[in-house]
Amino acid sequence: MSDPVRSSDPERVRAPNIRDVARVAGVSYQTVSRALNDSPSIRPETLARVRAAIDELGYRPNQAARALVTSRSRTIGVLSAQTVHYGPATSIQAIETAAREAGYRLSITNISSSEYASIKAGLDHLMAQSIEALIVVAPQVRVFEALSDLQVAVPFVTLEATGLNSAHSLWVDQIQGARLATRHLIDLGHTEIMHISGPQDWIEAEARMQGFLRELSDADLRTRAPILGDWTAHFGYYAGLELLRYRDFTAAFCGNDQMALGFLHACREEGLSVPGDMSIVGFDDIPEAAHFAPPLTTVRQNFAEIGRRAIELLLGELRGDTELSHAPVQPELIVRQSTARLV
Amino acid sequence: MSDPVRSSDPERVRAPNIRDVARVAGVSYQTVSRALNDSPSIRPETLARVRAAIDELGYRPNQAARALVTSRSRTIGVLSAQTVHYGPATSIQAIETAAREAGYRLSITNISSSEYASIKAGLDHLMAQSIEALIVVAPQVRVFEALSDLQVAVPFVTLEATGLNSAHSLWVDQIQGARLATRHLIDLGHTEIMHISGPQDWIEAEARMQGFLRELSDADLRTRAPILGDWTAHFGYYAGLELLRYRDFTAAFCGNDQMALGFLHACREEGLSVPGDMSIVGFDDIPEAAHFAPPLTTVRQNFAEIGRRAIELLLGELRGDTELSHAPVQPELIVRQSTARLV
DNA sequence: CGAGCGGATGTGAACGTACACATCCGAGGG
DNA sequence: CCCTCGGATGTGTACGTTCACATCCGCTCG
Repeated sequence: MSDPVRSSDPERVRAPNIRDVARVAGVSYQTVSRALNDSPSIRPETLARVRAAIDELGYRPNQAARALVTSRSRTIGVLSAQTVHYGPATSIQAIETAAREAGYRLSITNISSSEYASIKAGLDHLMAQSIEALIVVAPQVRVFEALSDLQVAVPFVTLEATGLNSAHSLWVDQIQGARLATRHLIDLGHTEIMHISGPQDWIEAEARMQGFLRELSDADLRTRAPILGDWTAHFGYYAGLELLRYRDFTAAFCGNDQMALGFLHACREEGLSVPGDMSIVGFDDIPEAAHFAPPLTTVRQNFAEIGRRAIELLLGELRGDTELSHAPVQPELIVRQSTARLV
Repeated sequence: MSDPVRSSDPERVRAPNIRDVARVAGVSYQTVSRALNDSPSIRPETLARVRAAIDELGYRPNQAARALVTSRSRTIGVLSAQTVHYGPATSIQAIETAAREAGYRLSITNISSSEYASIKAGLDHLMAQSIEALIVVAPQVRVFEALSDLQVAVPFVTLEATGLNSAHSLWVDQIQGARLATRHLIDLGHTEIMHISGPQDWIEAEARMQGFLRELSDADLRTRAPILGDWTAHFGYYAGLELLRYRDFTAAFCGNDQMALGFLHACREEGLSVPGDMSIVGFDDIPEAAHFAPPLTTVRQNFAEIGRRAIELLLGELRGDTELSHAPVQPELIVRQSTARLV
């Protein structure tokens, strides 16, 4: 009955506005506005009166009105795929925290598939909210087409690099990470190394594969066609069962930790000892990786760091700052017990 | 130079508004408004002209102006913890999709700790955006205090039940799930069963523990004090190492799959065979659980279903529908290879 | 002692839309 | 043949805020 929101009688209780506050504080509405935007030219005494009135009424500034008059939505859009995965989820969490601290809202949109239509729909939904900036998490190749087709006119950053778009990218150096992983296996004496990759329309998958291939070719080792997976443990498992029918390799570099987990499972079922008979390296260092059987050697990415820096970069750009660092974040090889010297 | 957003000259290119569209279409702005809100009383021919003008100008309705005049933000708030985890992340993804399809935006806020201040800050941030409804994902006990303290005056749903708030809850029956898991172990002949629980200020952890204790007491088995963990694989591992110093139990029910993974790791290190020497049950059925060593027996929850239903429920409430189902979603026991009959 | 100045505060307008109401027009009925 | 009616369209206004400018006051300086 005293519910101010759901009551529907004509005498509906209106939320207090700036003029109500002004009346209570005995000042003009403009003074209240100044108090809200901490203008320098307001007497401390007046400020205190306004603050008291705000508390008394439980006043909250109306963000829609603000956005309308300033034409600034204070919203940052996030276009993401696979938010369920550890990496994107961690980055998004860091993005959210950083954005909130800076007084920005976040609007997150998931794309269900990597098809152009799906990407475009997601982007449309975000643009309709007049976002001030855009972050693309875990981008697919086609995202870039959509970005230029739709003439996205706001500053944006993708959390992966294509090389083509380095001015808009911020990334963990995936190629370097893949090289670290591959070199680790080579250093252990492995020469026949398999790569189970992520889907090829994912930029990260592509980069990891490239790093893998380059390192092999630098070491003059035979390269074999990578298997194209879908990031899931299930895929790693079934691919492993299939691959292990021909035991013509002694090490595998998996595109992420989940696929490595599945592959580990396949090895176990086929009676292969890891790392005795087979060395395995993953990618991401999800928190669970340290507890796999055996604990997984993998490449750690600092997802949170990337998220924070994305916001930093965009806010800088909105402020007009220039020359902010796009330097890639370096990944780190974490050696555990799933890799061993080839005997 | 032709960038309509970042240009800062006085002749700044303004985004087209409803009046611009009206002028091009040769109608009044109100007619454009009608076209946008598909009013019945507009001639098809006129509608077509307006549509053409909209396309020509690349017009997009200004949501801030709409929100201001209708005093409807079309935003649903999500308060969440642990968005990085599979369960909450899956629910949120489903929520986002359902909300978008219904024309709503989502505003997600993470709380970093379960302290009251943190919860209140998150809730404040959401309320400041004049959200129309609220979903609390993975709620802590203190959320309810905050909800009533802040007099949250919008429809809300928590994705877990306390029993106290069933009118605002939508949940997987955690107690039932925990009973299923515990009964499974009892049926296998185990009588000394350990429980590694989640943090006690989490409603889900509390519910799972209750289910565990009730099932034990129904079977007239000795209950032992559960270990209070933090959901992580690390905790499961270290707790396992500690607990296994006294091998006075033959089965463990872990509060989630991650802790089960860590416990599995500890068993392996202590030379215990699972399920030979120790049976283990997890909770959640994360996609990786099927590939643990051994594949984990666990309780599956339909996180996506819960997310979808949350939106359905709230939109119904906003529409004024009544009597929508709050019936709990039933969890399902998935028996894999981490449990066996006690010999 | 008055002009000028600057800090504090007030007034008018604008942002882009939807709602309430007014107007217009042609068709149909008395 | 005029009146009425209803569908289609137009006009005024309000939503809550900020920006640009106006005003007021007391003080300093020449």
